[in-house]
Amino acid sequence: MFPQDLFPGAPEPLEPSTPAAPSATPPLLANLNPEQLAAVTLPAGHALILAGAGSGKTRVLTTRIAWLLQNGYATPGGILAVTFTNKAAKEMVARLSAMLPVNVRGMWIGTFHGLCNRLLRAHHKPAGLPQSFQILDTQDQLSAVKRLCKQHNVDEERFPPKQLVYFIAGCKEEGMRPGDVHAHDSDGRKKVEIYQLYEEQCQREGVVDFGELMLRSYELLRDNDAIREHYQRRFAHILVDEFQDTNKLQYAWLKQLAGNDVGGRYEARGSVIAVGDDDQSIYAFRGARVGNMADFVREFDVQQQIKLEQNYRSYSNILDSANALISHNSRRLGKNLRTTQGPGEPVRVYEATTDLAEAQWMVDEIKQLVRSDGFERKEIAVLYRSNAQSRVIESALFNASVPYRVYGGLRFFERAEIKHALAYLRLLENPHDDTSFLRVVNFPPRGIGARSIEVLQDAARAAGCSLHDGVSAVPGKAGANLSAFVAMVDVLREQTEGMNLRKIIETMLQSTGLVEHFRTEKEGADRIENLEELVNAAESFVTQEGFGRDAVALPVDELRNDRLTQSPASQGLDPNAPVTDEALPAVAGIVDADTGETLSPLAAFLTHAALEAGDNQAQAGQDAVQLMTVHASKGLEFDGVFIGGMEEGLFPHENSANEREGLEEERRLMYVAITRARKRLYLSHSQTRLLHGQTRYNIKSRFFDELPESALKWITPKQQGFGSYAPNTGGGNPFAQRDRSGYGAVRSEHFASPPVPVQKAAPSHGLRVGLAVFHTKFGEGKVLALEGTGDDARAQISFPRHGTKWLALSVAKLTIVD
DNA sequence: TATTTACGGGTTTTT
DNA sequence: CCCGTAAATA
Repeated sequence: MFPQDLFPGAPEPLEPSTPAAPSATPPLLANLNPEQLAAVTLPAGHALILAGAGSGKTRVLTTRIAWLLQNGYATPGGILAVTFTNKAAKEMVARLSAMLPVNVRGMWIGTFHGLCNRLLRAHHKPAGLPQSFQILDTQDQLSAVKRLCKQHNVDEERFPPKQLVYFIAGCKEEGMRPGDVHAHDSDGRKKVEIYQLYEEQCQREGVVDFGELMLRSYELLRDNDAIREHYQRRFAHILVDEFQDTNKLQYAWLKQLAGNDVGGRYEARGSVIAVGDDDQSIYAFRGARVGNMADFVREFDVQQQIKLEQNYRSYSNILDSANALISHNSRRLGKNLRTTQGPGEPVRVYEATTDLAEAQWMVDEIKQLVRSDGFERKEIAVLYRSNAQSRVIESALFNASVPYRVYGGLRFFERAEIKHALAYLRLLENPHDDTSFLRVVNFPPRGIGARSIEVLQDAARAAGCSLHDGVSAVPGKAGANLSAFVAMVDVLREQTEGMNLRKIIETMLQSTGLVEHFRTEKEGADRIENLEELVNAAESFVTQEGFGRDAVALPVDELRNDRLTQSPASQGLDPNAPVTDEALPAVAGIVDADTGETLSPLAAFLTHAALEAGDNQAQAGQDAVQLMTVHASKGLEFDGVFIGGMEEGLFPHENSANEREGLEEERRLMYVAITRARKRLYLSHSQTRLLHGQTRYNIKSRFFDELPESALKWITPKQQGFGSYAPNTGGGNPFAQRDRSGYGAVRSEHFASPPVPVQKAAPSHGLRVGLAVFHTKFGEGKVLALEGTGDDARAQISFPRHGTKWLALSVAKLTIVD
């Protein structure tokens, strides 16, 4: 089929000479639904694809690329596909190469940061960076800021380094350099000043943080016409995944690649296809702007919008629940998932008395799912809003001997021993990387204490040089120790010259004494194992990961052809010259545009380690129940899903519940969680929960009120009079008392009484659990529990502002709110 | 320098 | 309550 057949009124087809369709049905397009087909075969031009959960988004993206290539509408070199995670990028590459025999190397498929890194390596000179600049991860960034604060006597009480890191990252995400930030007060000015100092420090040391990768390459494109135009010409087809998660800077970066803003008029060169789902935008807290979707439609004058609403994942009870919930959000782009599958099982809802009981119930259900219903354990996920919730669930699973796996936590390249090893390797590449220097100068211990380091830092600062170069200025024994360290690293650098990566790392591990040090340590065995794993990681990076292959496979001549410097004429940058595959830079390997040289294997590996911190899931492969936060579950799917802790204050989280924006993001989060489930969905909440060492009394989440009762099945024994109120059928005030009839089984023997006092019969004060009350000091609240009679009567009341309190009714001034 | 104690902070997080 | 970091001590 041709695009124009699908869209009679659509713009011009890609090329006037669109070839006739092959006689046989193109296998590429087989089994696509009409919307997917339309998206895959969109004519040239900008388009927005609203892709609902489970609608085959990745398939559409990859098929689109394959279709473009197969029909000659694009060359591999003309494609830029950008994602947020390495996982998504890898999946795209894998699926693409399964679809057609294509030179994946020639395409720019990667994460925003990965592609930025590539741009900056290729054009490090105009970008103002050394060719082997190192990348700071968040840990490194924090220690760099701490070091800066100490050096400039910044009061760390008033300006917590963590907050400064947050501030700096936030500025960069907004595209702001220190000069662009408007400070309102003296504290603000101080922060900007520190930002400035931090930038200078990074520049001096030849390091960039994640934000800098984005911002620096954005500026490179913005300020360098030749480079920008080259890439604009080159990337005729730009595809962006998870567009709802882009921040301001990422969108600006895309605009630089897509075309020029000429006096308010926007001249786009390539065609941009943005794929996203505003209902799954859950990263506003870290700068993502859903508004980029609307901006994109406006600024790019998007004519084509396609909604993928056919869901291939879940039964309709699950989907209906998701649709009903998300319909409570305002300002949506509008989308409703549908499925051809039947209703399936109802969504099961459970009310536990304690978090412990909730976890135990989950374990019991999981065991039954596995035993009686044929679910695989790895197809069952337990999702929670915050990591703190995993503990109880873990221990319940552990005690029941159910294998489980927790996502999150330290990733491979973030482990301390690995960071130490990497720091040594970085010093081989760049001796002036002070962050790395400080990390290992006394690790393993070699008699260089805080005192010596202080002296060295003063000396280096006075001389305006790096710590490495400042060592000679330190007198005495301290100086000797420091010199010995520097000499060791310098000798190692010479020694490893010309070695292959594996050998470099092995030599380093030996001569720095890292392995030896852990051999004598109590829990050193694991660490040594990890260091051995580092050697393996390096080995497989060289052989498969693409570096070696890309760097070697391309003839040097080809590289020279597309060298790119600031003199466009001599570099084949004539804007009118045809862009062919041959004229394109080798992209998968990192190539210096000036010299055509590729990055050294070590430098490439260090980049890899910084940009891809590795898997953070333990013991992969085992058939284990999956535990993770709702955020971490995005993009995944499971046969059975448990969402625990569905309580006010937890989900929606108390910190988000105040503003509407926050609450709507929580709702989207819940939407994401629900749509993970294929067959079976369980929701649960607990009356009490141990949090921060205190028992908290929570009422159930308002989100229950936003789910269709027809899709739910309450499997909890009815708990008379405590912490529970019925879900209503409409919207309205969730704190209002409601009709409790019509659902819930009779109290079951299986369950102990709630651990908190249950309301006695015929109270004289007129309060009931669930009633909304007003307190002169604490404002409006909700009655959670009651106990005692007469003058001893007390009520536990949850106030949105002041938390949960027990109040003596004879004293407290309470009125019942209707 | 290594070990102990005190303290603070505790949504969500990829790169 | 439970973690990681920072100061305090042997």
